[in-house]
Amino acid sequence: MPDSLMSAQRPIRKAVPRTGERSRTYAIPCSAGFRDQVTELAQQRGVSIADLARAILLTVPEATVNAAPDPGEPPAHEREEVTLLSGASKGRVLRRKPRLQVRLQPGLAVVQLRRALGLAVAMARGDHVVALEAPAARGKQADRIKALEEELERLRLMLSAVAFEPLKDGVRTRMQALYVLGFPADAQPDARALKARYRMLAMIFHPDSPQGDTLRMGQLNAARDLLRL
DNA sequence: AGACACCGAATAGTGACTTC
DNA sequence: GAAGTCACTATTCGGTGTCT
Repeated sequence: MPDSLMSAQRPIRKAVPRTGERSRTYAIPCSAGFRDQVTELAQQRGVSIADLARAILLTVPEATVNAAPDPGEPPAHEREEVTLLSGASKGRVLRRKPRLQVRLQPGLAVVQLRRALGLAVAMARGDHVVALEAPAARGKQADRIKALEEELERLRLMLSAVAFEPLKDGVRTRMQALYVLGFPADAQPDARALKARYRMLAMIFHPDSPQGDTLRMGQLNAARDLLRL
């Protein structure tokens, strides 16, 4: 499909604020077959060819893009004729390589773009599944998550072991208030120690916390009121 | 409604290569 | 070496969507 026919169905575009860097046009030499596949995919998805390339470059690790097969330059015999429609050279016929033309941020390589588009086509066909992160990194992260989950479970167990057992009839006496705050029945903690203990336990049992417990929080508050903290 | 931003297509300009 | 061809990049153009 020559360039002149490629404006038939324009995809819907959104205005995106400028990033400060002017985009540039990339002419990507490729076989006509590959160009048609890419164009068809873009039309199917309702995006531009530049969007396809951008999506791959943003989501797929660079190493994966670089390792993807290059769809390659067009074969030597494959050339298309383009007639200049205006300007000083109006009517002049150019024989040139079939190509895709996209406008993207500067600093990209044509081969990189062709590989990215090839990857997009392969992924759309289901021929290629891309891991968004390198397997090694993914494995490491999974190990870390597992270790953290185990640690969290240990902490939960420890907490449940040391947390006070809620009183059946609530907090009515000073002794019960001391029990709820984790002091021995005969302890004589001063107001400062009592306040500090209340705050620490409230932080743990507050309903908004991950270990929140309304019953225990209610009894903590009752103990605070009874001891007039 | 008009300004703005983006897009792909079209074209100009230029340099490398080929042919005579 | 001059002229022609080819292929590339840069720029321009017209169309379209978004924002104010």
